[in-house]
Amino acid sequence: MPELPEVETVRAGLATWVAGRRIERVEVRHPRAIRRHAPGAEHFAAALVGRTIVGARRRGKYLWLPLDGPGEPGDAILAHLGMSGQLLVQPPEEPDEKHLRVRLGFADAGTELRFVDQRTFGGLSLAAGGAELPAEIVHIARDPVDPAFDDEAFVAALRRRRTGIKRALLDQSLISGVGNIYADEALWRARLHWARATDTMTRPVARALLADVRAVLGDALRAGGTSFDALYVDVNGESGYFARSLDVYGRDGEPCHRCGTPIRREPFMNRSSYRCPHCQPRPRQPRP
DNA sequence: CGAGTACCCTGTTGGC
DNA sequence: TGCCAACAGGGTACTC
Repeated sequence: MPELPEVETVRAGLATWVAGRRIERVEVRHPRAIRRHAPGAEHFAAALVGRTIVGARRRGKYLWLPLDGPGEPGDAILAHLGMSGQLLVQPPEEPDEKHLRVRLGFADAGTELRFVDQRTFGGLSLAAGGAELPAEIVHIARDPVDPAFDDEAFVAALRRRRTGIKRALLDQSLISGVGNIYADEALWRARLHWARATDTMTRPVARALLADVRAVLGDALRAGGTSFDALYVDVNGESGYFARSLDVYGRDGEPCHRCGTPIRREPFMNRSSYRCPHCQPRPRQPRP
C-alpha cells in the first residue's frame, strides 16, 4: 500500500516527467475518482485545460501538482492514492489499463498522465492554496521527513494522548505518512507493543521511536527509489523493499530477525498487526 | 474536543 | 469445482 516512501517515489517521478508541461485534454473515466472535487468531474476537467503543471509536492501520503496559467493562482491538482492508486506516465498508444480512472493529455504529446485505481479509495481534485498547502489538507500534520517537522512538539503531543501507540502513529493529524506497514516495522525496531499507552512513554522512549520511524521510512525510500522507471511512475517501491527488508509485516509464523521467535499476526482496528511476542511483549496497561 | 467505530471499494485467497 | 467469507486498509463522517 502506498505510504510515505511510495508516494515520495511517485512525487519525484512526477517532478521529472510532468512538471513544466501544459495540460491540453482531460478525460474522467470514472466519477468516483473525482468525488472529493465538489463541483464535479466536468468542472474538474474544464478547469485544468490550458494550465501548466509547475511542480510536484507532497505532505504525508498526499501529493499535489501546483498549476500556472489561466484560472485561480495557487490552484493545484491534489491527489491521494488510497490503497491501490497509481499515477502512470505512459505513451498515448499504450493500451488503457483495466482500472484507468483519469487521463491527462499534454500539449507536447510525448506521454500522458494516467490515474489508475482498482479499489477507488484514492482520487483527484482541484484544490486552492496549492502553492504552499492545499486548504483541504491543512489538518494533515507534517511528516517526519519534512525539515520543518518539530520533534519535541511531536513528543509532547504524543505523551498528551490517551491511546495506544499504534493508533497514534496512524493518526495523520499527529504525524503523517505512516501507515499500517511502516507503523508495525517502526514498532518492531523500537521493541514496542502496539497497545503501549502513549501517556506512559517517557520522552527518551518517544524520541527513540521517532528515530526508528525515520529510519524505516528512509530505508524504504532508498529501496523505492531504485526501482523507479522513466515511463512508469508507480508504487514499485513495494516490490524492491517488501521482498528484502520487512522485519514483521506479513511475516506471520516466520522467525523474528532478532530473536527467532515466530512473528504473530493479530487483529487490530479491523486490519492486522504483526509483532514479535518476545521483543514486543504486551504492556501491563494496554490501550486499544 | 478527544477517542473510537462504521463504511467506502474490488480483486484475491482459502475453507468447505 | 463453486460458493462465500475474510482480507487488504486510508480517510472521513459519525457517535459517544
